[in-house]
Amino acid sequence: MSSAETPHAETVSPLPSSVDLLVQDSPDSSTSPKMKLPPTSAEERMGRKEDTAQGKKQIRTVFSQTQLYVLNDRFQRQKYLSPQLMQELSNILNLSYKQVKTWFQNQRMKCKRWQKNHWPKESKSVTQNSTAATEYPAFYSYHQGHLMNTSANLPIWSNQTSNNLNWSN
DNA sequence: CGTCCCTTCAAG
DNA sequence: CTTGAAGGGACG
Repeated sequence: MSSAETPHAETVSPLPSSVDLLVQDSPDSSTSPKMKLPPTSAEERMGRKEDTAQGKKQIRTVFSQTQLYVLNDRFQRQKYLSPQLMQELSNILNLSYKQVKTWFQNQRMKCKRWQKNHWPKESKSVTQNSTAATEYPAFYSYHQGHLMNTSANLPIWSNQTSNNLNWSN
């Protein structure tokens, strides 16, 4: 046990259909002939420290494209989400609240970082070096047609655009 | 409690 | 070497 994440257990989510979203991507370029990502999207296999070594070691969780897409989309419009929003997001994406919170935090830092490395260039050549090309905000770059037709599935943000702002704890 | 920030530590 | 999720401390 010992999961410190949401005490309410994962519960499989009360939403039956929200589990599968747009699982699809893949241009599969690069060296990966077959990417396993069948039914359940999400390849989050983590938190497994069993076997050898009881000393907790960190495990780099790698989120799936589906999860990243939703998270990114939200981040673009809102840097700060209310705790409730995060929780809903987490259960939709099948992540923990803590993970979502941490993810947002990391994105904010990343954002600040590129600003510091890009904007304050003081009008001087942009071509600094080949290296240091650090990623740019390559946000919405996936997808080619439509998506998010889940208006009927996700009652979360698909409601009115921006509605209340709950700042109360 | 959450956020900021650095740092750790694992994968590419 | 870089990316990126977490751990932990500091601050409100």
